[in-house]
Amino acid sequence: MPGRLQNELKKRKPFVHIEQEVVLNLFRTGDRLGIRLERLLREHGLTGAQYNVLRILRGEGQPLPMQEIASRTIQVVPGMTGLVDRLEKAGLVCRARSESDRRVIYVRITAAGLTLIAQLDEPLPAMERKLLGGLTRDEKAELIRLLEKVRDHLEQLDE
Amino acid sequence: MPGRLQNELKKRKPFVHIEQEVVLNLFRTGDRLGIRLERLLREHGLTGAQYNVLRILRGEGQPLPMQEIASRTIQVVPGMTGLVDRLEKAGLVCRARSESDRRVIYVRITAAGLTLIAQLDEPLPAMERKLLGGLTRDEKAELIRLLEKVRDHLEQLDE
DNA sequence: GGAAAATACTTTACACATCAACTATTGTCA
DNA sequence: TGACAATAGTTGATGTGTAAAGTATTTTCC
Repeated sequence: MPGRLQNELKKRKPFVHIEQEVVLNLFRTGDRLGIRLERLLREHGLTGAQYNVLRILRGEGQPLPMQEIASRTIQVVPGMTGLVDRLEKAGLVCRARSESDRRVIYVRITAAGLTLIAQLDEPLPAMERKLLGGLTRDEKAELIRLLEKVRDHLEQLDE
Repeated sequence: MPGRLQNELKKRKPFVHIEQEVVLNLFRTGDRLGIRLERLLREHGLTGAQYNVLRILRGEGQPLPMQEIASRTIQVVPGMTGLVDRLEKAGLVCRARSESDRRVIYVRITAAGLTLIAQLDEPLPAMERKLLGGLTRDEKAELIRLLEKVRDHLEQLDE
């Protein structure tokens, strides 16, 4: 049983390390899913990163500092600056400097931002269900468990 | 059992859809792994995308058209142009136009390119083993199976 | 009280990734 | 044959992600 990715990539030799196969499968599958989800978001004028920021702000229900937003996404702080710049220019969020600590900048979602992401509350989960339709519910749960276990171990490596 | 990602993202409400949890876990885990692998590659002056191209060319053993390389990576053709530009400028690959079909451009890995990626043949798999040390061999195999199943279903959606 | 460290954010530079539009070449077929 | 479609690759615009350096503000602590 040589594995499917191997054939897909037209590699000649079998994978020497199963770990490499895991990593490549992880990247490739994430990419394939991401492309389709980004496409849906783009129809509403948003990128994936922008949608994530708006969703986090809506979920929190109150303004959040730049760094707090960055820590909840895949992102590093420097990238957040430009991201919020674009969202602010589009009128979806606004900045406000903190009174107590003038280094901190709070980001707040605007009414226009709330309206925009509300339009995705139906189609986005529907798309996710469709994309993951190949797995049973048990398989989805098992996939989540395995991925969390990988990240748990990665965090241990940091300590 | 509320799930770990949920806590990690400091979300208030439980995930409504398990599919969303799968997608977020997939992105986040791939990102965490990618950051560490990219860091190792960068020590050798390469990015992940560049390393992939070199590895594909070495594995094939002969020059490949741009499009063929792109089809074996996560990449779209337009991005491949700039990527090969940079590799060529670094002296790691070279271009050659096909004789039979003058639209096609073949990319060949140079001796310098082979030397460079040979330096990663040891440390890269070692790093991958270390990063995935949290999973048993059976769990790695199961993770691969589930990810391949997701992609199989995605391909069916295209037909 | 004041120098030094820490923190929050921005700026800059570079490398991807995506899409749309463009050029050059080849294939189709009426 | 000759218009037209298809294909291979490039270019340009926009957005994202990383690292390194810079600025402003606050905290620490002697």
